[in-house]
Parts: sequence; C-alpha cells; structure tokens
Amino acid sequence: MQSHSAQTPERIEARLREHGHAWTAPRRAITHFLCSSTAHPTAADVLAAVGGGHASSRATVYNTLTLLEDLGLIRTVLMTPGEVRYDANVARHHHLVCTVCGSVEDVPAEDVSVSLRGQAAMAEVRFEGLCVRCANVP
Amino acid sequence: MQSHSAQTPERIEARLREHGHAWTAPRRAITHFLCSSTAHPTAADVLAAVGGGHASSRATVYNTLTLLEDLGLIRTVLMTPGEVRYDANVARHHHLVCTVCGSVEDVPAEDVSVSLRGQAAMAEVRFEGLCVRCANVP
DNA sequence: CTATATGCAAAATTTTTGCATCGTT
DNA sequence: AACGATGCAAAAATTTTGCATATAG
Repeated sequence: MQSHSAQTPERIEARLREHGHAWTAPRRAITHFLCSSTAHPTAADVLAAVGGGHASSRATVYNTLTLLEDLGLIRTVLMTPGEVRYDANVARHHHLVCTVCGSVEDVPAEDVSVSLRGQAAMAEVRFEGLCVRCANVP
Repeated sequence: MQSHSAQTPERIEARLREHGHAWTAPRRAITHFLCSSTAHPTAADVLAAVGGGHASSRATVYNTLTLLEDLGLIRTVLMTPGEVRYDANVARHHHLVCTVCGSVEDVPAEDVSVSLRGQAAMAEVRFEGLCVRCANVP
C-alpha cells in the first residue's frame, strides 16, 4: 500500500500525449520506475533501474526527466548537497531526512503547519530526524 | 547595516587555530568574502571573488569550503538544483527565494513557526515569495 | 510518411585527487 | 625544521549536446 499520493503512469502518459509527445518504451520504463519509488531517486538511480543502455540511454534518462519536470509531472527535490533527486509526488508535501540512515521520507502537508510572521506562505520544509523505520529500532 | 548574524572572520580564524589549522592568505580571503556576503555564493562564486589562480586556486577553494563546513563554521544551502551554496550564517534560520528576482534571503528563525504533527522538530524552511525589495516595487 | 525520440559518443561542467613546492607555526 | 596548505594539472563524476538511425502517430 502506497500512502503517498504519487502520480500514476497512466496520468503521465495521458499528459504527454495531450502535449503531443510520444509514449515510448524508455519513457514508460522511466515513468513506471519513478511512480513506484518513494526513494527520491537521482538521475543515476533511474538510469541504473531502467538498465543503462538497454532500456534507456543516459541521454534519454536526462531528456525524459527534464521533459516530465517541465510539464510539472514530476519535481526535483533538493535534499543532499550536489544531488538532484526526483519525486513523482507533485502534491504539496514536505520531506524528512533521517539522521540515522539518510533516507528521505515524504511528510504530508496536512501533518505540518508553517507560518512566516503569522502569515500563511508558500513553504517547503526539510525536517531532520528519525524516519519511521529507524524510530522503531531502539 | 547587516541584519544577518553571520560568522565573523575573527571568530573563524580563532576556531581554525584552536583546531590546529593554519591561518593562510587564501583562507583569509575566502573567509572574508563569505562573511561579507549575504548572497549565498557557490564555490565558483567564491573562486571568482577571491581571484581564481591569484589568491586561491580552485582546489584550495574547495578544500577550504569543506574544512569550514566540517568545523561547522559555515554551512551549505540547497536552494537551486545542482548548485551547492554556502552561508556564513550558521545560526538557525530559514530562506526565502524571491519569485521575481530569484534572490535568496535569510529569514530569521524567530519569524517562523513550524511544527510536525504538533511536535517541535528540527526544520529548515524554504519559502517562496517576494523579497523585501521586490515587495516594495508595486 | 513525417516528425519526434533514441542511442552513442564527444564536449562542457563541477568536484576530487596526487604530488612537488611553499609558508605557518 | 616540520608539518600542513597551496597550486597545478590530471582524473572522476555529472550533465549537456550533436547527429545518424529508429520509431511513434
């Protein structure tokens, strides 16, 4: 069961077609991988997962990630220095970086309240603490 | 007038010496630049500012930034994809990225309240909105 | 059939590393 | 004088680009 509200491959396929883009095997593989992952993969992770060279080349992975991001179908997450991570969950949400295992978890927007000088504001929060798994291993 | 509570070169010098590190010309130049900037410079910005090759080489800039960060004297800020920015303000604070001019402003911790499921938690917020300057230009 | 996407390989970035020399302490 | 820091240049690592071929619509 997926508690995160990630994009679905079907929805991404529909949006690509709407915009006149082809639904190719590489794009399908990359899209499925992104939608099934909650690990906020880097471009290199995606390339490794879809099989570097077989299903998609490096260039295609970068092209596809950029295309999906430009269409607002995925988004980038800045969590760790120098690494650009991708997230198929485009709903407003926050992140928690585990101080023990280093994993990056989604935090639903409903669980968080943020205000700037009392005003509501567009904000994205990066929490640091224990992820669910590490918290349950005392 | 500097409203931000950045580190001072004197304090950084003292900490370096405490840890047995030398206070050299390149480190002085890099430190002064970082302490006088509120623009959250990248490594390339630092290199350009201190004079690439003359005052400090590329390697020295990276070495110094890493050293200062390891000692907790500066910190990295993740604001824009693929870029690592540095901040001499190590006090707890947040950032605001201006949606008009793209600048990155510090936001004092006192101006913000954040909670995760009602709990206090270590959090760093990235706001998006109008910076002071852009807000005053209607 | 036409336009677009792909793969490969080369180029442009950005960061790291090795090593002889120089400068602080 | 000794140890650490610097600079240079070469090597990794990451992302972008050009172009011929393959594929979707």
